[in-house]
Formats: sequence, C-alpha cells, structure tokens
Amino acid sequence: METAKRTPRGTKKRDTPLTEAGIYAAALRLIDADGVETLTMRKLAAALDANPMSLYHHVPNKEALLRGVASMVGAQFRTVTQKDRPWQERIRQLAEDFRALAHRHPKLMTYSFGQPDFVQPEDPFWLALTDVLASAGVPRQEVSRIAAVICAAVFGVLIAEINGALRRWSTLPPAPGATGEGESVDADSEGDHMFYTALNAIITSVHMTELKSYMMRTN
Amino acid sequence: METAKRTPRGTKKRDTPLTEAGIYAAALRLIDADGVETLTMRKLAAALDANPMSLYHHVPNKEALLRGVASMVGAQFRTVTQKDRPWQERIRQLAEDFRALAHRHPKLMTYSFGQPDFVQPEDPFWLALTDVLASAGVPRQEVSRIAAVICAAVFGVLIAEINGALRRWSTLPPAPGATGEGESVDADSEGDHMFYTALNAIITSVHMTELKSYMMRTN
DNA sequence: ACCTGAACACCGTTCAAGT
DNA sequence: ACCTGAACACCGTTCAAGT
Repeated sequence: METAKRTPRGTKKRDTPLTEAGIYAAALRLIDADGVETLTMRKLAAALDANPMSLYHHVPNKEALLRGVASMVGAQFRTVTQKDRPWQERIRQLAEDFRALAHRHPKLMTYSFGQPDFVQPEDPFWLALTDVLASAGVPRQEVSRIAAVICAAVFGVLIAEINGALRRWSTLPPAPGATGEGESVDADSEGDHMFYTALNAIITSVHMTELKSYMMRTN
Repeated sequence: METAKRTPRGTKKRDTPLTEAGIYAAALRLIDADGVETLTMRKLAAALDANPMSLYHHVPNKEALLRGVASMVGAQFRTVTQKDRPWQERIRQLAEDFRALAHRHPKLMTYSFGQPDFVQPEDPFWLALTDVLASAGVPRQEVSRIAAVICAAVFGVLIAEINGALRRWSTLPPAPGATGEGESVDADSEGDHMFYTALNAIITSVHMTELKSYMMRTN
C-alpha cells in the first residue's frame, strides 16, 4: 500500500511554497485579530502550516517581519489627488483616507505609530500632503515642517480614537460644577465629530500660515 | 569559624524589604535606560538584588507593574495654575510642562501613549486643561471634547518628536523641484520650533471656538 | 507575612543536518 | 535552494515549601 506521500485531504498542509508576501499577509491577519503583542513566530508558522524555522528563510527576524507588514499596509494607501479641487478639500480627503486605513487595521496602527520609520519619504501619503500644502500657499521652506506637524497631530488623534481614549476623555465631566450634562450623542457620530474638530483646526492653521506669508509678500 | 550568615560587605544584598514604590522606581530606572520592551521581571529583580519571585508579592504581574510605573510618573505632573495669567499663557505652560515630563522619560512615554488609560479623569493635567479651556470662553458642553482632541494632538506631536520622526520628516525634500534647501538650523531649536508651531495652531483653534460661541451668543 | 527554588509552558533564534 | 528537528538561552508565572 502506498504510504501517505501526499498529505491526506482535510489536513491542510503547505502545497505552495512560502513567500515573503504570503508571510506578511498571514501575519497581518493574525495581528488584525489578536494584536501585535500576541503574534508569535511559532503561531504564524502554524497559521501557515509551516515549520517555525522555515519562516527564517524568507524573513530575517520578527522585527523585520513587523516592519514588512507595516510597510505593506502603508503601501496600500493610494490617494486620488484631485488637483482641481480646493486645497481644503484635498487635505480633508487625505486625512479621511488615512483614517479609513487606520480603522481597517487598528491594532497594527497602534504598533506602527510608535516606530521611528512610520512614514517614509516616498510614501504617497507624504508626497500628496506636501503637494497640497504647497498648492495651499504655504511657503516652500515651511512645507516639510508643517506637513510633519500635521502628520504627528493626526496620528495622535487617530491613536487616541482607536484605543478609545478620545471617547473616554470626551465623556469626562468637564469641571467641578458642570451644568448641561449627558448629551448622549451616539458613539459613532461622536467619534466623527471629534476627528473633524481636529481636522478643521488643522485646516484653519494652514490657512493662517498662508495668510501670513501673503501679507509678508505684499508688505 | 562563623560562616557568612550576614552577606559579605561589597556584595549588596537586600537589607530593606521590598516595597511597591521601590519596585516601580527601579523599573523606571531600567525603562529610562533601556526601554520598556527589554524590561524583564527577572532583570528587575536582579537590579533590586531580589529573587524574581519576590516581586509577585508586591505586584500582581508585569502588566500591572508597567501600569503602576506609568501612573507614578503621571502623578509627578504638578501644574502651577496661574489663574491670573491669560489663558493662552496657561495653556502654553501646561503643554511645556507635559513636554518636559515626556523628555524626562521618553521611553516610558512612547509605551504609555499606546495604552488606553493613559490620562485619568483625576489627573491634575486633565483638570488644569479643562479649567483653562473653560476660562478661555469655550462653551461648557464642548470643553471635554476640545480638551480630548488637544491631548491627542499634543501627545502625537510629542511621540513624533521623541522617536525622531518629526525631525526626519521636516528635513525631507518638500517637493520634486525644491528651491531653498539646506537651511541647516541646529537640531534643538528646530525641535522647539516645531513643537511651538503645533502649540500655536492649537491656541488659534481654541480662539476660534471662543469667537464662534461669542458670535452665537450676541446674535 | 514574606520569601524562595524548582518547574511549566512558552518565547526568538542558531545550527547542523536533511532533501 | 529550501526545509526541518533538536537545542540554547531566555521569558512570565504557578506552586509547594520554607522562615
């Protein structure tokens, strides 16, 4: 009798060879489900029906694995830059796209933001943002700095939104003797409201920069 | 000959009993030096010249240990609320104090910000901020929401400053055909500059909220 | 009450060996 | 070239036993 050379059906065993992309994709699934901190090389291998050590032929170590997953997700970000729309609308859409991406992979986002190389110079997100700022009238030499501050602030708000801090804080009693309490807006529109509060503040600030540079030019 | 009952001098061995506060303090020292991710119950015990298992009589587990350290540092934050100064100055000082604290324990800050319970309702930081916003003319029912967004944005900027992202981003070429490049300001004042860019933007935004509510009241 | 040694169930990673 | 088993040097934590 021919012994089970080919794995019995029902028992899924790796048929296709391992690939870097496949490993990243599986890792992302596990991260989305259970978070970065519980991801394990051994569990990842199990999810791929592979030997734990096989992974090391495609990925140097766990740290590189996480970096790979993060940059894979970052590359998903594709902005349709509508050059004909006013810059306010373009910046808004950029932020919304990023937020949607963050909501799609909240656990990864929380991890990634702590990493130093979160946003890369070549990222379409970065290119689009600097482009919009330039077209908004922000002076050339200030574009990078303002873009950086905007990124940081938006990421901060997104993290706080994702881990629930934003919602918790906003329902805190504002002062010792509060008056109009318990508005009880529903949770979803509340989250949106706060995000757009931040976004509008940012847009206003950019507008200020534009105004200032205009006034300096005409003086 | 009397065998070494009392530990030989030179070899430091625990003389005072372990305490929760002592454990937190030692943990903070290790975190400041090497970061949260390399902190280990066993290494912490070694730093305290104690048996690893002794720690578990004062702290339930590693997660609680980290929470304890974080809240211990958070409690260090004491704001001298100068009620007589204009709110712009008070909000600025609040942010500066927080930034100083973050710079004192950057490794802990990076970890803490990811945690859901980073800022507690009773934190003096939170109370001071909501108080300032109220005195700035922000409508009662908006104070918590605005405070939350400000916290999130400031934390985001601080994290990005601490892990170097802010500096790296700001020195990125802003657009394909850049003109005035290589300003080469020194790094420290650059960091300050970006922090205050964000801070000024926030103050401007609060000012807008105040204006809006004023106009609504007089209409 | 406080501490401890041994042990358990995990980790990431190395390495020599297999095909 | 790709995979693998065994092993190493770690983890956090439990538990029974010591004082």
